[in-house]
Amino acid sequence: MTTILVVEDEPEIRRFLRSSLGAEGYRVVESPNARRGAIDAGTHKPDLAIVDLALPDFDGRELIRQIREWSPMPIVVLSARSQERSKIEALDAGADDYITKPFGVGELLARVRVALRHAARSPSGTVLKLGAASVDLEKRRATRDAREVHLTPIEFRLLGCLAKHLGMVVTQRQLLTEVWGPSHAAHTHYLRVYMKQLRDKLEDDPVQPRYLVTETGVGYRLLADD
Amino acid sequence: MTTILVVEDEPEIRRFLRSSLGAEGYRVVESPNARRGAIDAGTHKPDLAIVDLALPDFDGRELIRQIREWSPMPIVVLSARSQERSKIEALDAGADDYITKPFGVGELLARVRVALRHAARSPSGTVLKLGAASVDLEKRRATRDAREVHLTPIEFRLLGCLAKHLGMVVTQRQLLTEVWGPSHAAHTHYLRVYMKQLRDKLEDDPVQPRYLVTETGVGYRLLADD
DNA sequence: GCAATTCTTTACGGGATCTTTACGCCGGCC
DNA sequence: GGCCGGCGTAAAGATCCCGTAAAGAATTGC
Repeated sequence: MTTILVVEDEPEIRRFLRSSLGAEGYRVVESPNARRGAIDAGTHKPDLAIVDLALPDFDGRELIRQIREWSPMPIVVLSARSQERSKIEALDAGADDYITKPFGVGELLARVRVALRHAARSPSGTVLKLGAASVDLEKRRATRDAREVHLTPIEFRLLGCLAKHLGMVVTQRQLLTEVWGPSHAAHTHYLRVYMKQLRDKLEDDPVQPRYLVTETGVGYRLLADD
Repeated sequence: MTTILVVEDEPEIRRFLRSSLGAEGYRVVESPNARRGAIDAGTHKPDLAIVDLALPDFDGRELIRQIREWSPMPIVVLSARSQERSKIEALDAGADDYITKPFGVGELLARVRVALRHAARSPSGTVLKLGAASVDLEKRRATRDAREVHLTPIEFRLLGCLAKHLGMVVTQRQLLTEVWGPSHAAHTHYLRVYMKQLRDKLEDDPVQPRYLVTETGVGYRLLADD
């Protein structure tokens, strides 16, 4: 049975989430603050967490960071409309998606399904097809024209980071914090160097990349054959 | 039930609005001046507010600013034709759309519907359909005739800014401050240059734009197929 | 302890993007 | 008709960003 952890201080919204998610057959665990959230996440091992950013004891982003230290579970953030900045920081901290208040049931459930599906296929569907190359992120193996290609640890992490958001843009900051840690968020050259390495090893024509695409001024995006 | 707050001093117009909106099934709350309007907005929590700019006690723009401090509810402004300048200032203050007196029932109801629809789906409706083109703002991807179209960072921000107020006018100042920052609020050239770029990339006939519409002297408006 | 691998750092050329400038068009106004 | 403000269009200039290569530093494995 799919368990969802809800970390939210406002009772009304908690009730709303409980009934909406419960009606869909999810088991719901509720925490009224960040401290309880951190504990419940460890004890109940939920399949997904919904976290409000504005919590009474400490910030939701901090909670996300704590969870991310030991678990890759999908985390969906709740935020008020004005908190554009916090929203970005939450995603950088390791959240997978966000919903802006006020939100409808339909949107909520849709995003939850997406996040769960995303998590579900991430262990299994880890075999990326990039033209003549293919990469199995789980087994940490890559081939190109049926010949084994060797990727270094950082190259795997970078590729995994891009694969987690397949088809979507991942910001430079996001990549840097996830691969090198928050203290290296400014070293954008790293990305250029390693993106080139990955292209040289995986792309058919590294000069005109089809799969490892750069979004100038923003970040990078991974495309794959499906 | 959908509640609409009407802040208007002239009794005739108030009666007209009450009957027109009431006939459509909306619950109408009326305030004869700005002070009452501010209170009623807080106590009744309406889904939308219609605000006259010329109010007896203090200016409608000030009321809009007050509401905007705590609520993102859609606000539609009523203005006399001569108040061109005030109209722009009202939009800059946080209003979402305006209707010029005298106006017909049809136009009023249409704009109310647009504003309400916008408020309901604003967080989710990230996939814009513009004729042959479509844009996914979240994934930062745009296509036209099933072919990928590349948008630059500023083009995306500008389009996102317009999409946030889909179907409604966004002032030049608003666009400039949100995309380039408050210090560039006077560089209206930028808008012309980038609006052309967006039209060239997205519109079927860039010379006769159907979706990226200019409101001369005020700003721009984004329309989309539904 | 040494060699191989991997990571970090530096330097530079080219390209994408943004900014600026110039000009033509249209509609309102005198 | 002539002037003027606002807009669209085009293109050149400036700036920033990215790719590329290669050398130095750190790490790993033997």
